[in-house]
Amino acid sequence: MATAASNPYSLLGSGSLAHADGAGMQQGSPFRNPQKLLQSEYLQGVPGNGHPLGHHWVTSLSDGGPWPSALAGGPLEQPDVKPGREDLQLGAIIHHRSPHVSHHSPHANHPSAWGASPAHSASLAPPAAAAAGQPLNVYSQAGFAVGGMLEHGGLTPPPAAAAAQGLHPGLRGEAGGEHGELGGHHCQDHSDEETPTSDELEQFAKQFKQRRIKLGFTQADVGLALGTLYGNVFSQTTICRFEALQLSFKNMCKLKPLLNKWLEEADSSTGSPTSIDKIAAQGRKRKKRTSIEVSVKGVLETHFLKCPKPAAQEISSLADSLQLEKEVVRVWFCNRRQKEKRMTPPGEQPQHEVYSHGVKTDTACHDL
DNA sequence: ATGCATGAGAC
DNA sequence: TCTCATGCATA
Repeated sequence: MATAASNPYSLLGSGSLAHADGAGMQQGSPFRNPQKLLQSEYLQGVPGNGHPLGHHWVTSLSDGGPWPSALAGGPLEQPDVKPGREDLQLGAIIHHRSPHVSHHSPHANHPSAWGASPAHSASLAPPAAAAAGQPLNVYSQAGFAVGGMLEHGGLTPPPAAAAAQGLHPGLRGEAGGEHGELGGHHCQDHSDEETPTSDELEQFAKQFKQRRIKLGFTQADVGLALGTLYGNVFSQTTICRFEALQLSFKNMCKLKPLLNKWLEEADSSTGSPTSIDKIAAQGRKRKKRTSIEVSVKGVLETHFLKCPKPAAQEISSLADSLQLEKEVVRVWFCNRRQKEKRMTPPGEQPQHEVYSHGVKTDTACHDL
């Protein structure tokens, strides 16, 4: 939904991804890790509500887009501490890829189908971007408007290139989210038409990252390349989250075919030069990111555990006591909830022992 | 790599 | 007003 639509400034009108050739990679993840509870954030408590399942994303099964099952763990996530980076989006620069890229992965990705097509895709705004030269005053982020689609050969190899922007006629929309295969999860492995399993996605993400690195591309490069290839540009953030399995199951399913395609292109054209150009995004004035103090976050987290969905009034008083804007608090809760639903993060943090509070899911929670 | 933010669409 | 997909800005 908000997908492409969000940036009216650019893109073509494709909002949907349709493509069907996906790959069925080998899958079968052997692992399944115990669990390492480590809630990196503040406390970890349980999802609190009444989800018997306990896992974050599992929760969504009932209502959103849940991951079928297991994942393995890897690195965990440390809250904020991490080393800095270098590349990233700054690069309106050129990306150079190593000429010698050798792809030695025995396993290639085969085309596969993906299963879930997002029912929503976005409709997009007309290519108004053209003039986007000067942001007026308000939020105008004309950004890469045209850029995304220009002709720059970028990393994206010639063949195939852009073009796929048709809608997928038969999108089925959910990736299992509503099929209710809860807890038990079901089988179905045909990576051809059905929704990939979480194992498959996990495998793919891993493989993807590995190859991407070998080929010498940054996450940002990939995001841009997707724009060239399909008209849907993605940010470094999204690619990063995909690799880290931090997107919702449904979202992962949606992106997988695109990334898979990119992978094929990328390694088939190893060595192609590529020029490039990225258009620097123009600033779209956003609200300055508010930095919430750790202590305050702790309070919010505490409240979240008690009540993930506070009522407006509660948000108000909370905001008031914390001296934050109500909107900030509201958004914080939204993001926090969303975070719960993501796919298992590398570290797999779900398992909190479910010590239920008494709080029921979303029914209003009172008491502060 | 992740926190806070935006916006479309679903309730 | 929430959810969801997504991304700018930042640590």
